Amino acid sequence: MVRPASEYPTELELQILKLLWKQSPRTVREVRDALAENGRDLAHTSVITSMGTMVDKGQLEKLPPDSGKAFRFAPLLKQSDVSKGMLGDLVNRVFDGSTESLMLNLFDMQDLDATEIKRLRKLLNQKLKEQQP
Amino acid sequence: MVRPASEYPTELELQILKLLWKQSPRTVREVRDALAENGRDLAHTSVITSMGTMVDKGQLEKLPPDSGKAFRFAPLLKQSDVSKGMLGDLVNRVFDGSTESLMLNLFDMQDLDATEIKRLRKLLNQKLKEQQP
DNA sequence: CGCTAAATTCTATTTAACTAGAAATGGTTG
DNA sequence: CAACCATTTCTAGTTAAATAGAATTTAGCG
Repeated sequence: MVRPASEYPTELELQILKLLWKQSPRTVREVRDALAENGRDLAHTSVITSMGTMVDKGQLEKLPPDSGKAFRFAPLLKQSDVSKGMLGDLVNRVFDGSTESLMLNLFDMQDLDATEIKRLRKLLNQKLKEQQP
Repeated sequence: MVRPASEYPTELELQILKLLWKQSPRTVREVRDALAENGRDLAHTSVITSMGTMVDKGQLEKLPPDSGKAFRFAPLLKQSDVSKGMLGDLVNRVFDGSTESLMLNLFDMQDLDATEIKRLRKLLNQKLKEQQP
C-alpha cells in the first residue's frame, strides 16, 4: 500500500504559488521567466505540465487569454491557508502536535531580540482577547 | 535537472527514528511491531529494506545481535538536530526565512486554545528573562 | 488569407520513496 | 546434528514528482 500523496503543494508547486501570490494572473512564460530568475531554469513545457497538474489539483485556475493566445493562471489557494496547513502538518509529524515543543526548538535555533519577543507577546495577548469577547 | 533529494528524513524514516529515539537499540521486528501499532502495518521485509537504506544514509547504526541473530539498530541523528533541521527548512521554504512570519501564522491557527496561548506566552516571558540576566 | 512564431497537448523518461516476494542464511531446539 | 523457523539479502514492481521533446494548434501579422 502506498501512502496517499500529501495534500500539500510539492516544492515546485509551492514556488509557483508564491510567484502567483505576489502577482496574478500570469502566463506560463511569465512564470517560467520568474522561476528562472530564482535559479529554477526549466523548459517552457515543463512549466506547462506542472501548472496543468496544478489546475487538475484545484490549486490554480486557468483564465482565458487576455490578448494573444496564452492562458493566464491565478491561485485558488490562499497563502495563509497553505502556510498554516504546512505548518500544522509539521507540528503533527515532527512535534507530535505540540506547538509548544515547536516553539522551544525555534527559540533554540536563533536568537530573537527582546523587541521581537515583546512584539510576539503582544500578538499573543491580542489573540487571547479575541478568543474571549 | 532533478532537484537533489532532501537531506531530511522521509516520512517513514521519521517514524522509525521517532521510535528509536524513545527506545534503542531495537530489532527490525520490534520496530515493525511498533509501526503496526501506530497504524503503519508493513511487511517485515519492507521495514528491513527501509532500515537498510537508513543505515546507508548514516541515519542509523547496525549493532551486532544480542542473543539470536537479529541485528539491532540505533539512531545516529539527534532528535533535536532533525527537528531543528526540518523546522529551519520549513521556515526557509514556506516563510522565506522569516521566523516571525512563521510564528504569526502559528498564533493564528484555529486549534490554538486559550490554555495553549497562555503557555506560549509564558515561554516568551521566560525567553525574555534569559536574555536579560 | 496563408505563414509563422508562440503556445498547448500528448507522450515519455528519470529519480526517489515505498513496498514486498523469493531465495539464502543461520541460531536453536528436539 | 538435522530440521525448522526467524532473519536477512537480493531483486523488483508501483506510484508520484519532476522534467522535457515531438507533434499539434492557433493568433495575428504582412
